[in-house]
Amino acid sequence: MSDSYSPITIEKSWQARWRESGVFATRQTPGKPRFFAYEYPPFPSGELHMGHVRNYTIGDTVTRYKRLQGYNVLYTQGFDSLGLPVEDAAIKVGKTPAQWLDECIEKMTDELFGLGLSYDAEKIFSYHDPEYYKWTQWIFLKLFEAGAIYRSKQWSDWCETCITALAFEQVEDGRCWRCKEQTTKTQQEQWYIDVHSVAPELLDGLETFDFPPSAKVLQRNWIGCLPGLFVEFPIEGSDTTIEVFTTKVSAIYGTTFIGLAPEHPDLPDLVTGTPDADKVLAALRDWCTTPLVERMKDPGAEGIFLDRYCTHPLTGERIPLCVAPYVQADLGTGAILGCPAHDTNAHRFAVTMGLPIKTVISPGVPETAGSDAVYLGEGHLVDSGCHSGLASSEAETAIAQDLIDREAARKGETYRVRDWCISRQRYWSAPIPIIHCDHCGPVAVPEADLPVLLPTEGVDMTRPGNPLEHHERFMATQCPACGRPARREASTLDTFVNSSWSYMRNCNPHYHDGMYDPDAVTYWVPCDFDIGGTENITVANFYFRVVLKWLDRLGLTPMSEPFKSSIFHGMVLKDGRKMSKSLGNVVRPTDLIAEYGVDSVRFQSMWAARPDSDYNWSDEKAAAARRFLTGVWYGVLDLVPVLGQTLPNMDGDPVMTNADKKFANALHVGSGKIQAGYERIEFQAVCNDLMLLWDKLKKYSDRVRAHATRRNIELLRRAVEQFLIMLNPIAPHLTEELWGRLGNPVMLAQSDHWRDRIGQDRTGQETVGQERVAHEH
RNA sequence: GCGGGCGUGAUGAAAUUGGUAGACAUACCGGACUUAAAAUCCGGAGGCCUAUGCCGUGCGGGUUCGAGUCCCGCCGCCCGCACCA
Repeated sequence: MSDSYSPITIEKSWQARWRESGVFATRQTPGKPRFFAYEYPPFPSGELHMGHVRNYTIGDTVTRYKRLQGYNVLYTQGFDSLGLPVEDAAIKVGKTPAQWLDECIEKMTDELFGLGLSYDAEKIFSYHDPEYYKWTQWIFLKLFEAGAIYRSKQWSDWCETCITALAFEQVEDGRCWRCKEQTTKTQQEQWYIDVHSVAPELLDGLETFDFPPSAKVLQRNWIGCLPGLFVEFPIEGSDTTIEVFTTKVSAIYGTTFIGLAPEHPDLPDLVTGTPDADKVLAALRDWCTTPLVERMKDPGAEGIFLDRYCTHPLTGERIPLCVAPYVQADLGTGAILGCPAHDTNAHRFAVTMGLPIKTVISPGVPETAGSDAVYLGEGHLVDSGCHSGLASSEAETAIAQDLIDREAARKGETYRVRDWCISRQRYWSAPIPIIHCDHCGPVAVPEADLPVLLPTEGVDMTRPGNPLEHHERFMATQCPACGRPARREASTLDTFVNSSWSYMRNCNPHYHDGMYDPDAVTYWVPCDFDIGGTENITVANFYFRVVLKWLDRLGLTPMSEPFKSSIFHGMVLKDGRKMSKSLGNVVRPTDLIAEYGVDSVRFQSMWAARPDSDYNWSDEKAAAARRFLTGVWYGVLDLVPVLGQTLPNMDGDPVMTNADKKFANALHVGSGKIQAGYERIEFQAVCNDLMLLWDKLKKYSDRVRAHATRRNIELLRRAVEQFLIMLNPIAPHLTEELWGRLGNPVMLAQSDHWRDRIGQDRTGQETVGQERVAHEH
């Protein structure tokens, strides 16, 4: 091999050697700490983008560092090959998803390994493999049996363009997360995962793992626990009640109406028989189909008097029932206490509807008392029967107790989070394993009949709507309960259901006797480290947790949180803007690799910014990275003969000159800083410190060249080797090659050289995540 | 409105955790080598000033022998949630 630096030659050769030698095969050897790094799966578009390069280089760097530290590492990948994005991409090029995927996954796999990623190739799998989605369906059945999955005709978000239902979280500002078109709402049978019931665990669990503070807060707000009181209002002329939820019961004497969400399930009954029933129902329909964001734009919008009344549980007053469009069905009970004097929305609504406004909490300041303004603060109660005069904070507990004693109320909390709508009226995902029978209703597919295969032949994708519905061979079946002819459920699972348990499958994707290999999962999960973009870390992570909370409750998993530690990476920008085809500023990783070599691209990606901040792609910086690595290449090669010489052991050798001592110290301090940088996932600092150390190393090597002694050659050799070990996680190919040229027989990828030659990480058995938690407190 | 993050050169950013602010790098300027350019190497550089010096980590206070770092109060930017019962 020639001595000029040719990244492509070196990189291809080392990638092949790593693969052939199987150094990245997962090991569960006893007596070693473990490290499982999870990366959110790539959508198999067939071509990497800069975001992938950044994401996966971070993951790879971490795992290579951990291997060098003597950890058993699990690092592999699964392809997110089911779901709407794949189906749409295939339609665009006029292929079936299956045809399209074959090519793309192959190409994508090559590109991933081309980045030098140290994946365990044997463990790579795809979500559209029936061996995988069989178990996704199995999870569905388990949750269905337990009541965690239910079918409901409640109003759900709907995208006309994608022709499918959407989860609440997949609607962004009234628009579909995929096509960005305005969404609407429909009332069709859809499948839901009960998130409400596991909300307390989801909230508590947040405290147990290391998560970026912003993401933690986001999920906490998202779950949104509101403690309060459920109060029953008896309906006049009926033996039923309306239940409202309130967080401010101290204002209950100021109730002048009860506001019902247009979706409120009792409304049809309340309206039936009234003269305007048809008109009212039409109006309700109108509100129900409008996306929530639209409806909430004007909370003071006119509602409807129902001409029905309920009775105030404390005063016995007649309180009118109204439909208030600003009231949300999924929050609390979908019915609210209308206290216009002490609630902004109720006030606006009361003004529009001409309802009375009754002040019951007085701030005790004369000029504000009696004014028309809404008073939201504390004060003392007025006009509140036997509770008048109490401070509002005292009244909160006193009135609650009073109502509870009268059996008119119960304490509780409501969660802002919505149950997760998981059914999609689209073709390319795991079919929901349910059979609809005219006699038995929806019946679970027996476990033995799994997987319910997604047909890949005879699918007509040109017709609008769900192609599965028109696929007779798929649809026609028998009822597992009564044996009569029946129809399959044509909806498929939301893409996040597919990925929700992928990290368990990563441990052993070839396991046949269950959804996961229990030995492997007990050993590896929860994952020590998880890296993704912001959406992964917030949205996907949340869904993963929901599914796991249920599996844990059902005793199906040995853990209750998927990850010990998550971090997110920023975006890669070009000229300060997001890379996009429409702006024409897309930088293609394959071009960069051809120009600079993988190691330089990796180095530049890690060096450009700390992982969590955005950075601007810059050619100058890539060139600088290349220059640095080129310098290392020639620098180390030049030293090979120097380090290889054997000098006689001369008694006259000074023990250690000042220069030796100074350099030895610089090496020690530098290594410590570099190690700390790796531990804290601050790779930018690692790169800077590596460059600094290299500079010192080069200067010292000139000194050694001028006056070589056994001792300083020994020190220099140690320094060069340490330097290569420390640079290895970021620039693995170059360092392997140089390491070999120095005569080291055992590959860098093959052994725990770091622990051997430099020292153990300060945290010992602890993981990165735990260390970060420890720093926080 | 609520919550979270962040403010240091032209730029990405360092600062041994309270001890010489701006390491290292990019861009920039100058020099060397070249017929020339590129590459490479060497040197310069926070601001003000002729200079001794003075001022400098968003702004204003405070604690301290000493503050980018700790405390209080403002200002500005980014992100998330939202008329939440």
